[in-house]
Order: sequence, then structure tokens, then C-alpha cells
Amino acid sequence: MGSAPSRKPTSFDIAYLAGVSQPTVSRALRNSPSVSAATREKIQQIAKELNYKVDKNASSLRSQQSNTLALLFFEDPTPDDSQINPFFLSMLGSITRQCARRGYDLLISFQQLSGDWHTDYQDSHRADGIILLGYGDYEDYRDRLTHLVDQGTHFVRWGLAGTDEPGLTLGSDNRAGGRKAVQHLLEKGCQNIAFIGTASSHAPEFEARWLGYCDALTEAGIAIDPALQRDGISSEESGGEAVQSMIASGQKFDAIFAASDLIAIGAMRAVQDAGLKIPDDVAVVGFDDIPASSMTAPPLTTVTQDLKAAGEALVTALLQQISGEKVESFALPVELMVRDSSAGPKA
Amino acid sequence: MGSAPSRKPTSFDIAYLAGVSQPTVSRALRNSPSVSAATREKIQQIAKELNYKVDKNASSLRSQQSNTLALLFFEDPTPDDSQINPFFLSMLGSITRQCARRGYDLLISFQQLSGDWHTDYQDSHRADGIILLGYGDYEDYRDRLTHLVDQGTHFVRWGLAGTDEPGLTLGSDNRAGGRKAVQHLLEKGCQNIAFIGTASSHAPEFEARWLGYCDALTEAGIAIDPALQRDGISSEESGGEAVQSMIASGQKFDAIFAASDLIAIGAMRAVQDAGLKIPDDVAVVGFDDIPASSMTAPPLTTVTQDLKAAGEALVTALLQQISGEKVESFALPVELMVRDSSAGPKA
DNA sequence: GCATAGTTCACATACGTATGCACATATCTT
DNA sequence: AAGATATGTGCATACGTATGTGAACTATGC
Repeated sequence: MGSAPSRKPTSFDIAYLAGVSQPTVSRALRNSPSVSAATREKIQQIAKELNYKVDKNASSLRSQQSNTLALLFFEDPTPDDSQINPFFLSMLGSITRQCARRGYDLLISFQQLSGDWHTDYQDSHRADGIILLGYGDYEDYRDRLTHLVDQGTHFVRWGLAGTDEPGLTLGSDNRAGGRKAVQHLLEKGCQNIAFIGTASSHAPEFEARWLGYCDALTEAGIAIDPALQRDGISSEESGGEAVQSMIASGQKFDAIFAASDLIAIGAMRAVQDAGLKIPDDVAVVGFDDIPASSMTAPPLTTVTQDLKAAGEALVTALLQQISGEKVESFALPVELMVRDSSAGPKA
Repeated sequence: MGSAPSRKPTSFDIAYLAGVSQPTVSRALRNSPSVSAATREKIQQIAKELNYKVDKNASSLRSQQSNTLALLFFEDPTPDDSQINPFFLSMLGSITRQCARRGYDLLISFQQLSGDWHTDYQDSHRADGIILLGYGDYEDYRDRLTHLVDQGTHFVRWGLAGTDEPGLTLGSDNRAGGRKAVQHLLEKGCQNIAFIGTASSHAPEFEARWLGYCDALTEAGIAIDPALQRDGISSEESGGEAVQSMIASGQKFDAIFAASDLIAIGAMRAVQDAGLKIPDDVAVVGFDDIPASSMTAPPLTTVTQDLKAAGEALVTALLQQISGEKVESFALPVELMVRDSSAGPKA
């Protein structure tokens, strides 16, 4: 191909070739209205020929904005080589594309809850704003969020919308999701619906899902039975142990609503290990619709969140905040994805 | 807390407070040996108090290196809101952590095979090097790789190591993996082992896995039977169709080696839909060990690649290349992860 | 007591772009 | 036709850091 120039072309090179000044080149390439169409086209043509690309560092330095967002995953118990929560990982694609569409680069990082990530990206001018993804007890990092707000850092968090923690939070309508899940089980004729997942404010999303569970039962005139509830974090082990505990205690149940798919998958395995059939003996519904959910046996009925909409909402909200608009937290609608783990002859 | 300063502190602010010049601050913060210990400590102390962070843009502009790597996922048939191949997604965690450990930021992007991504990150000085992840027919983008090499762009690709395409390629030892998988099935007593996956050079990794399949059969003195082979891309549908096709043709088979887990999962479902038991009637082995593999029913035996080592190798190789070292392509060892889809009474 | 080497720092400047301002020319008022 | 607005471009400079060069000062040698 063409001979490799010894040096990357700069806006001065283009200016020289076009017979204009460097500032005019800058303006022309940014489609400034204060440069004539003829000049602009000439400059853009030359830039293309030289394969010129604006230097991101110089541009960001001068304009004081990086056109870059930072995506921070954080995990509570982070083992060093851990997997990321599959649900959040699924959101990555949507966020990435949305960023690209808006002309923003995306910087990515995993973080422990410790460390001083909360200031790094902002202070070093690497990113104009931050997206925070991660389940977790936000009591732990409430201080950090407050600090971010105090510093004027732009950020948006995926979590339980409408709560009172600092900053902007978007999330699915977890309560409505829990309600839909349990209503579905009730319609199937289930009588003793168990809940697995921590129903405390330390896990606000799980708590909201639990409240939805309560809503549906209450509406159906069924009493909330603590004996049908088990605490659990979002893991397969946790779901399995909960089921074993219920079986061991002699508790009758014909359905399980799990606060996450990972819990549900572990629960399903434990149910099957106990010789019970899904969905005939026990129907199971999860929450999140992680990729594995459609591959289990039987495929898992679950509450699916619109990941595409979520990614778009996060990016959009963050960019609005950056541009100075006032943005309100809001919840995204969810839908029930009925699969075989709750289908069948029972209805 | 402290009162928020109206302006972010710069190295000049620190210099003033420390009674030194700005260059001395820069050197002190970079631990340059040409600044005395006393001065360095004083400066670092002040920097800490002011919560000073080096401006990434200015630093990168001046030093002409960004300390950033770009991770490019690309997909052949990219639907706009597509999922990323779960296998590559799994590698993300390892790469991210490794970058962090080396003090590099990670920029992430999804790309079509079209577009001019191959020059963007390099030319705009956004990244010092590029990691390319994606299966695919690299005939399609061989030109782009060549272009990258010509431009002197630093990049490393995950793929079939040791092939002759331009640039540096790391990958798993796909052939050994295929061999191990099939040896395992032979040891279980399987006689008619099918292969699903395109055994052509357009899918070089699949081809290598197929060669491993042939190796194992040949070593066992079994003839390679084309009737036991079906082409297929890496998707569940593809795996399912392949199985249906074999069953429809009356072909006998008591085991399947699928070139990817997605294929294997689709194949398992088709096998079960046909009323056959896994592993008793048909044993199944996949390749990749995606997260869903352990959750299928039965859990899928598969060839697992060391994702942690892979991520580290990619980052390390790229950084070595950036620093001017000569780096050779090499293959990483793989292991068989035996689960229930190939276990059982047959052995 | 002066030259040599070593240490520690300041000065000047470069990295490449974006933008406020002034200025020149062209177009429009009355 | 002279003054008033519009339009397009150049000039100067700022963004914040990193680094080559040289100056001052200290320590060492004879």
C-alpha cells in the first residue's frame, strides 16, 4: 500500500496542504458552521487521504472532556479470578453498543468495594462519567456514593430505583417482577410457594422481589408463611442449600420463586436430587433470565429484564446528567418468560 | 470533608505548595531517581492531601503513550443487539484484571468485520495496542490484519496459534483438545463417534478440533467416516439440526463430539427430543466450557480452556510487543472436564 | 585552593488540539 | 454611498504534563 509516513499526520499537515491555518482545520473537521462548505470539504478530503485521525489525548486535554465513559463492575466477595455475575455481563453488550452509537468510548474495570476507584476515573480525566454495575449491599459503599456526589462526579447506578441512596439509580421494576412470577405460579394452581433470597434491605433488589411475592400472595388471600422462606445470596450453592433445608424440615412446597436465576438453578438441582419432578411436583421460577436459564433441564421460567433498554437507559441518563440536565431515577418494566420449569399439566 | 476546591489541583499547585518547580513535581510523582528522597516524600504527601491525580490526557499527550489497551470483540453475523459469544465474554474478566495489574486501562468495543476499527484506536492514540477476540473466518479480515501489521500497530489475536496469518496469534491447543475429547469417548467404549462443526479452514479452530478427532480415531485404528460428520457453526440451532439430520438419515451413533459447547447443547436437546438418553444411548462432549455447560441436564463434558492463563498470555504478549520484544505465537494447553454427559455405566 | 564529578533542581519547551478574539471581506440597510 | 451586520479565516493562547539541557551547589580529589 502507500508508503508509511515516518510521522503521524497532524492538523498542521492538513492545514499546510489545504493552504489554511490549523484552527480552520480543527473547525472544519468538527463541522463548525463558521467554516465555508468549500473549505470544509477540501479539508475533509485531505484528512481522509492522509488517514488522519484526531489525537484523542490532545483533543480531550484541550476540550476538557474525554468522550469516554467508565463501566465499573464490582463484586462483593471478589475472588481474584472470579467470574462476573452473568446478568451484568449480559448488559455489557447493550451498554457498549449504546456508547458507540453516541460516540463515546467505554472504559471497563472490575473493582473491589475497597480501593479508591470512586475518584480515579473522574479526577484523572479519563472518563466523563461512570456506570456502576453490581448487586450488593450498598450500605457498604454508601459513603463512596456520597463522596462521588459531593465531588460532582457524574455517575449512574444499576440497582433498586427510587430508593434514597445518593446519586442516580436505574433498575428494573423488581417488585412488579416478583408479583408477576408468583401470580403465574398461583394461576398454575400452586398452593405452597416458597421464596428463596434474602428479604432484607441489605439486598434491596431481592427485598423488592420478595415484596412482589408478598403482594401476589396477599392479593390471592394467602397468608405469608415464614416457613416457606429461606435466605440466600445469588449463587447455586445457596439455592441448593435452601431447598435441602426445606425438605429436611418437612416443609411442604409445590413451587419455588427464587430471587435470582443462579439460586433457581441450584434449587432445581436440589429438587431433582430429592427425586421430585419439575414442574409436576415443584414448579420453579427465577429472576434475571441469564443465558444459562434457557439451557437448564427443564428450561427455567424467569423474570426477564430488558437488557437492551437497560443499557440504553443507563447510558442515556448518564449523558443527560453530564450535559447538565436533571435526571430522575426510574424503573424499567419486566416481563415473565414462561418456560417448562413452570409449565405443564398442573394448570 | 474538606471543602471542594473550585478547580482540580494541577502539578503547579503542588509545586507552589512544596516550594519547587512543576517539573520536579512530575519527576517526584514518577519516582524519578533524580529527585531527592526528602523532596519526593514532601511532594507525594502534598499530592495525597490534595487528592491530586495526574491528568491522563495531558500525560498521554506528552509522553505519547496512553497506558491503555483496546479489547475488540467482533462477530460475524452481528445482529445489532446481539449477545457476545459467551466464551469470549468469559475471557473478559481475566483480561481486565491482568490489565489492571499491569497498570493499563482497558477500552472495550464491539465491531463488525466491516468498518475501519483496525486503524481507529491506533491512529487516535487512544490505545497502545489491541486485543482481538472473535471466532470467525479470518479470510474475511486477513487484509485488515495485514494492514495493521503494515501500520506497525501492536495487536494480538485469540485464535489458532501457529497458522500463517499476519500478526501475533495466541490460542488453545485445539487439536490436542479434540484428541483428548475423543480418546475419552473411546475409553468409555463408544464406537460410532460423530463430529459436529465445520471441518474446513474457514473455521480454523474448528478444523483443528476436527483434526484432533481424526487423530484419536486413527490411533485407535478406527476409520474416519464422513457419514458421522456434520457441518455447523457455533450455535444451538446448528447442533440441533445436525443431530436431526443424522437421525433422519438412519445413521447410527453412540457419541457426539461437538466443536463448541453451543453446538453440543443444541445437539443434546435434539438427542433427548428423539427419545435417546444421555449418556447411556449417546455420550456428548463439547468444547469451550462456557458457563452454561455445567448447568445443562446432564451437565456437559467439555474441553476447558484456561481462561485465566489465556487472558494473562494475551496481555503479556501484547505488552511485550509494545515494548519492542519479539514475541512468538504459542498454544495453551487444554483439559478435559468430565461431567455426566459422557459419564455413566458404559465404561 | 582549584578542578572534577555528582547531585538536585529550574528553565524552556513540546505534545496536538480547540476556542476567544480580532480582522478582513462580502452583503445588506437607509 | 456610507455605515451596519454577516461571514469566513487567522492569530494567539491555553489545556497539564514530561523531558532535554544547563545551572547551582555539594562533595571529592590532588
